[in-house]
Amino acid sequence: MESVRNALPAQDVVEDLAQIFGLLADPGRLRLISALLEGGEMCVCDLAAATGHSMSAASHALRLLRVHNVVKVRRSGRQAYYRLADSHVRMLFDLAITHIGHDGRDRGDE
Amino acid sequence: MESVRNALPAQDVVEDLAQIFGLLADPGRLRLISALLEGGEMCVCDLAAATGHSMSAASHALRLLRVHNVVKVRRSGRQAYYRLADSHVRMLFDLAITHIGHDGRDRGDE
DNA sequence: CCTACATATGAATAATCGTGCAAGTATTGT
DNA sequence: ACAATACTTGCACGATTATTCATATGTAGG
Repeated sequence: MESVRNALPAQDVVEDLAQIFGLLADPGRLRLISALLEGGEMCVCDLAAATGHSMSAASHALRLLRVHNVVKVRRSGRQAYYRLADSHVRMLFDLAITHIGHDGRDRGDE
Repeated sequence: MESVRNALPAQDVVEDLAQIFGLLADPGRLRLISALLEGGEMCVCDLAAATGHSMSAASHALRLLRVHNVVKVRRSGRQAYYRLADSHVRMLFDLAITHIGHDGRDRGDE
């Protein structure tokens, strides 16, 4: 199984991957993201209202997403308008929903 | 933004999604998964060796993946052979790598 | 039956993560 | 200049999570 070990992605690639998935591993951020998938571009207070976050929580969450290039901001006056940065997230999102849909009742163990 | 709120996925869908992404949000489990993507079917001790886990850590991790239908086991004698349960994971994996590849150095904020 | 081996599991500890609160910055309106 | 609005940020705290150690289960061989 030497060969397999050598074929593994580099340490830092794996860590980046984990980080991306980690960003999507929270229901709150996921609601934020799906609101943006729906709404296109929204300001923080509307996002907070739509997703049930406090402003603070929404801002914290958006910052994380922003730092990791999942969303982008456009600032205008005193509001900040957020949008998704690219389409990968939508694909990940949809793919994961498909996985759930599978409802893989597969019995067998545990 | 009423309309957006109503278009959000149901609470439990979002939670399931978060859980799936959560499973992929750990470098250790990701190494396990990519070893399986490479190796096809492997026993726990080879997986542990290939990914740098202790046997115990590998077993814990595999159990998580197993419970959530990401991997399946086949037991033969005293070993347990694990394989990926379906192809969604591979797609999520590849899609996320594409996202990284983007290397979206996009400056702007933070 | 007894020992060795492969894996699984539980409990405990340590690290990480999300949220609220309070204070800070920037922008608009009076 | 002052107050109000929209958002951001640091900190502290509770909750979740990963890892290790010790023990358990199950199988194979002597």
